[in-house]
Amino acid sequence: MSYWLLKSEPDVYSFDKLTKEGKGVWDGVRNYQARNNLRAMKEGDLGFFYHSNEGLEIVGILEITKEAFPDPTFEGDRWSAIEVVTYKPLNKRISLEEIKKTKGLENMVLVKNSRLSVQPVTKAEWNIIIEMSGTDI
DNA sequence: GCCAACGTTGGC
DNA sequence: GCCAACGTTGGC
Repeated sequence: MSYWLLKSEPDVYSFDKLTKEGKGVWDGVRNYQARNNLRAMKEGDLGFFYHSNEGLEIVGILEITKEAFPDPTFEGDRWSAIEVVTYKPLNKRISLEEIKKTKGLENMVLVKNSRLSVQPVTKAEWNIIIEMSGTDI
């Protein structure tokens, strides 16, 4: 079981939208590092849904329901997509600002490499954020 | 809206 | 295969 963090601009695709639609295809990733992370995901893995540009906070949890397949928005198999569903929203959203201030989270990829749109989260980081957010898994 | 950080492209 | 030029992302 691995943990992830996926970023989206809420203008383009928000956690609310995913929740309304039930499930979503995470496509359009055009970065190799991010793609490799998509390909490493297993069905049943959980990920944080982070709003970039606006909000700058983790808003909820999603679950990977289908492992990597060729990105339908691209001809060929160079890029990959996955399928996700809303797992549950966080009771309390966790902002980037808080993350930067929290011991144990200062080395998160989100902080160290803010441009990577699909990134791994360690179990320790995951647990801290879940705890802070007061969310029951 | 600016700009730093990073990735990609293409000429040599 | 190097690296300058350019494009994109995302925090501020």
